[in-house]
Amino acid sequence: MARGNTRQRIQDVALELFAEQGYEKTSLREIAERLDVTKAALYYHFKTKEDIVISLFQDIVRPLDELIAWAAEQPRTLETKTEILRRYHDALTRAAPLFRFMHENQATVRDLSIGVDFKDRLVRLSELVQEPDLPMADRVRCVSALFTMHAGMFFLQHVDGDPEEKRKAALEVAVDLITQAHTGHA
Amino acid sequence: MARGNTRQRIQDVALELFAEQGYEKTSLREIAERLDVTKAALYYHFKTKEDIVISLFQDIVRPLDELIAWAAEQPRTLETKTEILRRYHDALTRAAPLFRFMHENQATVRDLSIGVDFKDRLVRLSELVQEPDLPMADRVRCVSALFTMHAGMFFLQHVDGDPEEKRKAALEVAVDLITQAHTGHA
Amino acid sequence: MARGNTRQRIQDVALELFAEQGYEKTSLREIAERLDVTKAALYYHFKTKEDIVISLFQDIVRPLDELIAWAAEQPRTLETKTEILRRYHDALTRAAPLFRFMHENQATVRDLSIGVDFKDRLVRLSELVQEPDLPMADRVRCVSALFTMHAGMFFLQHVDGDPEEKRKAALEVAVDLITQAHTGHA
Amino acid sequence: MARGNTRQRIQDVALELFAEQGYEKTSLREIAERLDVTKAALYYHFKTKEDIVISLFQDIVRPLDELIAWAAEQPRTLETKTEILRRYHDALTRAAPLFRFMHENQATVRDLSIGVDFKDRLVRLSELVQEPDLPMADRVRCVSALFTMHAGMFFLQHVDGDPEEKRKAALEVAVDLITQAHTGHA
DNA sequence: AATGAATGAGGATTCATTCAT
DNA sequence: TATGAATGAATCCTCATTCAT
Repeated sequence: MARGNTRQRIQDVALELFAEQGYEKTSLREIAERLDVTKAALYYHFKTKEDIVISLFQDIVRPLDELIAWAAEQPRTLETKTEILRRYHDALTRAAPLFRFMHENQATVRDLSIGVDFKDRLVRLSELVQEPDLPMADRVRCVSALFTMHAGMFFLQHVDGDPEEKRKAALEVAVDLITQAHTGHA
Repeated sequence: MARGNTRQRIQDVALELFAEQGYEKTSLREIAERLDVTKAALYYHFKTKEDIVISLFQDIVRPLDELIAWAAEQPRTLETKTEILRRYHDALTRAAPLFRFMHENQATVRDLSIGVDFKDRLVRLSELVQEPDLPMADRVRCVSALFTMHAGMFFLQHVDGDPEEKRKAALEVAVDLITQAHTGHA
Repeated sequence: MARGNTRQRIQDVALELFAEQGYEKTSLREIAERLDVTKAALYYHFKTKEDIVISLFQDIVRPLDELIAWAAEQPRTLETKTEILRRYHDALTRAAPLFRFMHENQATVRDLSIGVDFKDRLVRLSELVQEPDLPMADRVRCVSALFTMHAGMFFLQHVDGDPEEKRKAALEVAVDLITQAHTGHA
Repeated sequence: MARGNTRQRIQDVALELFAEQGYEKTSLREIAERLDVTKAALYYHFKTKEDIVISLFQDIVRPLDELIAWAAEQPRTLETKTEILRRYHDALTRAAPLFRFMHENQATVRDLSIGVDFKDRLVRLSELVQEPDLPMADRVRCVSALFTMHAGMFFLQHVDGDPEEKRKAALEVAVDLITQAHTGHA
């Protein structure tokens, strides 16, 4: 009946449920039931529950790695930094559910083996929009720029307004923040 | 053996473990073992596991409510807003582990009955540092100001530097953000 | 505050709850809460949970024993038998909740130490309304007479009609049954 | 190891234990141990403990429903009523342990979701052996007829005599009772 | 005459995982 | 490419009971 797309369908449903209810509160039974297969079927495609999450992370980590690699080769100009934010914003938008899952399940993700990897990348990324020897406040601005976009995606849900507009505004503020950090805002 | 402090001790250990490992991954058995009491003893003091968390939240919600009440009565000047941030920063610092728990277990907290309450308060607080009819970017700044302090407490752990200094810098940036929002930063 | 009547109050509440929900599904916590005392208070008055039931049974067993003793001394006439039924009917009416409890919790009562006693008394009573060497059908009639009154109290709840009238009718039928058994109904 | 008969085996053992010790005093651990499987295995076959009982009831409810349906279509003659009793007697005999369980665990069965259903059927059945507008005593006779057979199966255990003979006698008395009710026994 | 604090044993249930087919 | 059947370990929670005060 279902062809070779089962693996993909598992990932889709899993992500949906993980994002919605959290990792621990989503059981393999639940995933299987939604797909109308048995739990055992899941094990044909993934070695463990954690394996499913890991596979999901690939989708997020690869673009992130590419972004980091690209950024590392650019001159550290304001334009580059702006472009980094723009691209991160893009990744965020495209993989929104996954980021949401990450964001809301940090305690879980933290000891999920890939948790560390992800955090490292965020740190790395925040470094790439910083300047060495920046005053602390400006370093905070750079980190905050990243977080502002996260906030723009998740917390701003609870604030009224057009989602698209809110995301754009978040990007704008983020860019503003690194600009200030970059120029040593008088 | 142990006197009337058991309830408090449960809360302490619970908070510690919840913050460290997450809510779901902390079992009552674990809490009980650390305290060298039986699981049943926990149930003498708290009706359910959720009840323990709820009791913890009281410590956070009360100061927050006081802050909100106070803020609602002040004139909406920049000084007031700055003071709100300062006080929130204080609350954050004092109840750091609890905020950390909240921050890292959002998926869990969300459907923990008090989850909604807490989020509502954050929304309310972000409104109190905003101006009505602000352009979206400035509204994002206000929300971001709050989040920056969160980031200052949790994500910045992974950035080197003196914790005290980082927190102060976070507050500074937050104040800066609402200042920009307030003055309609030319 | 409460004086020497606590013991009695415990029995009252316990009987009420036992009859309503069954013995196992009624916890001492529940009883204590209803009385607004602690569980420990129950243990001041009764050694165990079973002890509470046992104490309740006294109220039923004593009248029954008196009835049996009285019956054993009477001539085995139809009048006597009728009077036995009448008196049993009385006991049943007076201690309705307790009989209801017994009736609906036989599995529990059975291994409750006094369970056997009670059953023995019923058997004894059924013998007292029989004649030795009666054909089996007539012996069934005698047992059935007893059960008819039980049915009259409990199952007939679910049949419409005035309770008083139903109970009287049950007694009437019961008397009829032993009359048939006594006279060897042609 | 064991093939497709596990579900059936669970039902068998469960019924045996439920009838012997009562529903609440029979734990799933006990059932599992008797079958030499784990508790979890029970949950593969039944969603809850209650589900096991429900499944058992199917065996009793179906024949009962058929009997009721059949009876509803017959003319309300004495022959029909007699046949109803006879068939009920059959059902009772065949599913004796189940009826015994029901009989002795009424308090439990009552709020077991199917409890109501079963009682409704008994009421319905008692109506089918009655005549409309019968005097109360005769209505009691009809109910008593049903109960006599129950008594014949359970209470009469404690009376000596051949079980087969006792059951037959119970049926005989029951028939007698509805005959009296039917003919308006002068 | 009663409470506050606790225990130990056990309850039903759920979970991720396995493996023969 | 899956399923049916099962396991072992853990979960939260409840209960009757105890005892020092």
